Amino acid sequence: MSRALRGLPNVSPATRDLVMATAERLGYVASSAASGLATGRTLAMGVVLPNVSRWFYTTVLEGIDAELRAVGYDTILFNLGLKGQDRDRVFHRSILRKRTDGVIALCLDFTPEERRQLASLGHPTVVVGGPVPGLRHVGIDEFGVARAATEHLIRLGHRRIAHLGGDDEHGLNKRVPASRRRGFLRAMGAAGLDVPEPWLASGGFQITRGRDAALRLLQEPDRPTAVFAASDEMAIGVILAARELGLEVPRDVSVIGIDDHELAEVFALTTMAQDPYGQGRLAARMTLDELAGAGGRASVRVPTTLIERGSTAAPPADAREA
Amino acid sequence: MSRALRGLPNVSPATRDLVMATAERLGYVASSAASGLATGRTLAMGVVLPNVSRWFYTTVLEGIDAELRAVGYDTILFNLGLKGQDRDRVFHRSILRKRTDGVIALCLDFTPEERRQLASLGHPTVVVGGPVPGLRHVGIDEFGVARAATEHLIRLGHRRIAHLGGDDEHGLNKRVPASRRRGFLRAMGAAGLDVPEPWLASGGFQITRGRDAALRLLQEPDRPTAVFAASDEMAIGVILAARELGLEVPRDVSVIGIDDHELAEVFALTTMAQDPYGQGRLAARMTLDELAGAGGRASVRVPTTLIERGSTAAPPADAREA
DNA sequence: TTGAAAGCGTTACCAT
DNA sequence: ATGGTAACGCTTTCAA
Repeated sequence: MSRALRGLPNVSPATRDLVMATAERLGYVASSAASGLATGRTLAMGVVLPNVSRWFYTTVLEGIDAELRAVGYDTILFNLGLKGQDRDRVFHRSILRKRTDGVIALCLDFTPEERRQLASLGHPTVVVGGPVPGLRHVGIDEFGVARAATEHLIRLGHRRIAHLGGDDEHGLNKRVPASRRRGFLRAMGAAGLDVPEPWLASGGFQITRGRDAALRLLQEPDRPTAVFAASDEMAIGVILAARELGLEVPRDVSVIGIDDHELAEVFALTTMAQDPYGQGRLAARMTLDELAGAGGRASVRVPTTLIERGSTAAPPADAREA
Repeated sequence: MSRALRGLPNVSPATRDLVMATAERLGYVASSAASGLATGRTLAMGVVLPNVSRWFYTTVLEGIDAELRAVGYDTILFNLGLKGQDRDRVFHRSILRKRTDGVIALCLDFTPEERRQLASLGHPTVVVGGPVPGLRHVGIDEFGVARAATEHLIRLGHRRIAHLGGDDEHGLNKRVPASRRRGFLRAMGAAGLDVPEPWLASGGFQITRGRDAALRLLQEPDRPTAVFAASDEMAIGVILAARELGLEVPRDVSVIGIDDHELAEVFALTTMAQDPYGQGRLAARMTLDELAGAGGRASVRVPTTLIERGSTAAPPADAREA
């Protein structure tokens, strides 16, 4: 009997024990489809993301899943795929099929149509890492974190600073790379520093592409003395490129990133730490709370901290005159 | 009407169009719980894995999901969690709840009890990356790939070779690191080469831990001239450690790994390539095929290839005499 | 405290 | 080609 298994009241201890024991012996476990139909609760949450290959997404995912798992919720992956070809089909066939009680979306940009569809589902939706109009959101101050990183370099005495940013990838939230670039430019502008056009490079948030871009940047005769990369992965790419060119970090070039990636310590990378795992947990908690009727908490902006390791220092004396 | 929406025969074109149009206008999408109840098909597959943080798992997952997505299947994450505390609960509450039509398990070791439970579910189960008795399996020849990697080093003239392997992590498939170690030892033995005890180090399949272990290994006065790491991540850790110690790869020390990790190229890492993405796709396909009644195909052993990049070379002349 | 019955939203089968 | 209806396996409500 259902009441006994689920620990509801009004069941005698004897009956409960009997039922439990029998269920155990038979290996009985309630079917989720049937109970979902009856209760309207699936005990599953959907996570919409562009891929499970990049550190940020998997780390957030790990946080979401940990929080959900702890309360008996399952995580369903709505991977839109890198090329985004299946995007429509994923939306219709999966997300809208009421397979989940709520949705957490990572760094995505939704079309008005998609937003309408999500809303029509009428279940809690939270966005992580890049605000979407009309949806609750947990993330960092993208503009501020970039400005702070840049100011750190300026404070050290750098004047020739390049920025390695992300691309506008189709379907991904364009606000993130854009806000970081604006934060960088604002800090530079406030310090009266110029940024030559080629010093606004882009590295797609990846180590390899960051390295490629840095290889170009650091081979110029008048190379920058510091690089602000919009993610640690790209910053690591810069460090790798510098080494390949025989440059020493931070003696010849300073590098700062954003994230506090798991490899940041190995590379002694100075970075603006954010906490994607925690953001994932928080987003899951917000979704669960809203589901429990706790009236949607507002969006949350989580803090970032400067972690100084060994990749930033004052520029070489000769560069300081320049 | 259900028939029209699903494109079944015996529906007039006119009726179909009408139904489709109306559904579209109302934003109607069939509920998965109800249709799952009625058909016994959930159109979802479960993926059991230890975490979504390591490259191998996420790459396999990406492959699985791509294949499933293409046929309208959803992927449900059964993340056992690094510490494995929720393992039992995940098993009971999620996997056994008949939320999926099949299960794909990654690199896990199952207790006899867990295997019994999986079997009792009576739905297709495929294992990737480490055989489990009684379950169909896709993976590489773990023993052979390690032997081949080691033989490559021996062929180059190395005689002092260390092995950086994985740990026995609780709940993870112990056969993988064990087979690779045996493959290494077999190759060494066949060449009449000795392996001092401390040269069988362990780096937990991670860059950082691989680096730590290599730091110890390469600081010995009589250090090895080559290291065979059981994964590219650890091999990259070795390269990083070597650089920190002022050693040049491959001049001072050769390094070979297993995987063909996305960073292998950046580090010019010679490696035994496997294809986790392809393995994921294949595992998904096998599960789908079995579901379609195609009578479980047998286990599949996928090939590996030696990719020579720049991290292996003949040992220095003075070492060759030793 | 327990048993019985209705209903959840589909699909599949059987009439029509 | 179409409409009606039982059945899927659970939860919930109501009666006993």
